Amino acid sequence: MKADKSLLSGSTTLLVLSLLSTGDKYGYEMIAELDARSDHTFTLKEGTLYPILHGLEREGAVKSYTKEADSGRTRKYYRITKKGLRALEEQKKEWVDFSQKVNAILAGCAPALA
Amino acid sequence: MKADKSLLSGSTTLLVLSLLSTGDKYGYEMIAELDARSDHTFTLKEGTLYPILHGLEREGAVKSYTKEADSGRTRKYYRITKKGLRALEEQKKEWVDFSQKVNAILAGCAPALA
DNA sequence: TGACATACCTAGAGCCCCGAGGTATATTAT
DNA sequence: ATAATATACCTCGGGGCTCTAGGTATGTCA
Repeated sequence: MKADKSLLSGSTTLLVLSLLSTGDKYGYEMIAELDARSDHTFTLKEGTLYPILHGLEREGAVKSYTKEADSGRTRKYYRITKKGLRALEEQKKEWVDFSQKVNAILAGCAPALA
Repeated sequence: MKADKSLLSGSTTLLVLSLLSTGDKYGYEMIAELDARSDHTFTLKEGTLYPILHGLEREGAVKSYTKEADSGRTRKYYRITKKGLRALEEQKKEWVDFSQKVNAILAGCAPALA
């Protein structure tokens, strides 16, 4: 399976990088945004997201900084790096390729039963 | 993530059921066919496929029978059941929903860097 | 007859996501 | 005032899925 393996579970990473490509965000915000924009299909758990963000930072795909909100609460924002943008483009290509191939296989299967 | 979880890794099951919906096949054959029809993107390993087939049979989604090939070699064929066809339709719907939502998120992200 | 392809199988490792729990602060309700 | 809730971060361990690696057996070809 190779690259697709990292796509299947990596689809989470793909989605996170995609979100960050439109602007800096903090963890809790990403969870809410993904949930809303996917109509409650991608409801990432904190136990999933935070380790992913830490991993992305370790790889240099994102950089984090803390900022105080108006409320006084401290948040940890993530910004996507050039390396992260390149990874995003790469993973987007892989996703498109993967999904098209799944669809091709499905198209060849028997039609829906009545 | 719920249903999507079973989609991500479950895409393999979806592909297998899809193959079987067009006719009975044996394990080795499915691996070769998936590999060919996906242009070497879905190169399932035997250690992946056989446990899946056993699981599908346990669930009643497929039934197996042995048949001797012209070569004299004995093969284990799998036939999809009505229950399997229903599962296929269900998983197809989930896949379509999932992929459309991923695409929707991706469409909202920043355009490719030059 | 030895090498290779076919054809099946399983056990264990690894990876990814989630559940569950922990900490801390701001807001809201009582 | 204070209790409950929402926000916001974190980590550990379990479970599920795939692969690696190994095994067995038979047919084909050199």
